Amino acid sequence: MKRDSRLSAVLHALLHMAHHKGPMTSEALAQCMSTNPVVVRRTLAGLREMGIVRSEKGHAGGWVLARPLEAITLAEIHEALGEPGLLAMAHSSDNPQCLVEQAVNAALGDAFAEAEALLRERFGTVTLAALADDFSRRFAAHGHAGAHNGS
Amino acid sequence: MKRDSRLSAVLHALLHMAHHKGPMTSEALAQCMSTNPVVVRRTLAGLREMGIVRSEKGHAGGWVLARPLEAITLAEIHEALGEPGLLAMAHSSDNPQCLVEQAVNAALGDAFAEAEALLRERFGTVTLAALADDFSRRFAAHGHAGAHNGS
DNA sequence: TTTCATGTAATAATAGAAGTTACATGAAAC
DNA sequence: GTTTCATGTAACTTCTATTATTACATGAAA
Repeated sequence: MKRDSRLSAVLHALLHMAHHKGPMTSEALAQCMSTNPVVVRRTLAGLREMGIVRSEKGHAGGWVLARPLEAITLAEIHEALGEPGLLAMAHSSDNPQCLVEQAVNAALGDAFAEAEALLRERFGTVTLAALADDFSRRFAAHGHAGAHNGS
Repeated sequence: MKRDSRLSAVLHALLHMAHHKGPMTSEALAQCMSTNPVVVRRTLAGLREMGIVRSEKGHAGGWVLARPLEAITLAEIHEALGEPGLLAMAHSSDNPQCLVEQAVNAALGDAFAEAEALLRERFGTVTLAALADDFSRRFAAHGHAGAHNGS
């Protein structure tokens, strides 16, 4: 099962923006996330709609954070990505007539709902500021040279 | 992100086996799970290696449960399927040199690890017998006619 | 010895995400 | 104003992982 890496990719991009004076182009962000500028624009479009980032066209254009780091939670970012399912397994089928299926769904559904709720709760409490602080700590601990290789 | 439905499909198949006198063929199970006999054999091969089911060749051959329902947990079934990842999102990247990435991984990793632990714990306590009981209750509540449509 | 069922390798089809191309839009620089 | 730079977005291609299918070997019972 292939896992969705958009959330961590976006976090990566947002932290770069936070540490960057002035707008960053899709091109530059694409290099950070080792992907393609169009993909970056597509992904960040969702965040823009939620007022997390802003974009400007033309000369000196690009992407900037639209709010302070303290005011951005993982939950919002997840929502901006279209709330992709958090769990890798299907737990509700499209065949509710079958009682066997119903029993299976009920049993799995409870466990899955709990796990999802836990993740949502965590996502709601973690802000980008917390991530940035963590980064600063690591940066201080390991020294500055070669600490970031552009990925 | 496409979700893995093998777990619920297998549970569906095992409950059918439990309610069936004598072995069930891959063909019959494939119809239940609306898939293909070879896929059924491939999937159940893992369960057979763990002693959850047995298979017999030739006339009157097919698949039977190798243990009582009380002695089969969701955790074992999950393991028999190769322990597919439970979460849909990637939380640890293959680029640990980047400190930004590290901070992101650390933040997400904690939340994800907790959710996974919760699911594993639940999987360990739910037996097939519990699922079968739930099915019986539904069956009794809705009456027998047309209760199961072969899916 | 025929029939039925599994065991398994090899290949094809599918679906979903990601990447790419192409061009329109708009803002600043010259 | 027109050139340059950057985003906005649609259309299309590639990539990749899963699932489905085909083909044939193995083994057990009728």
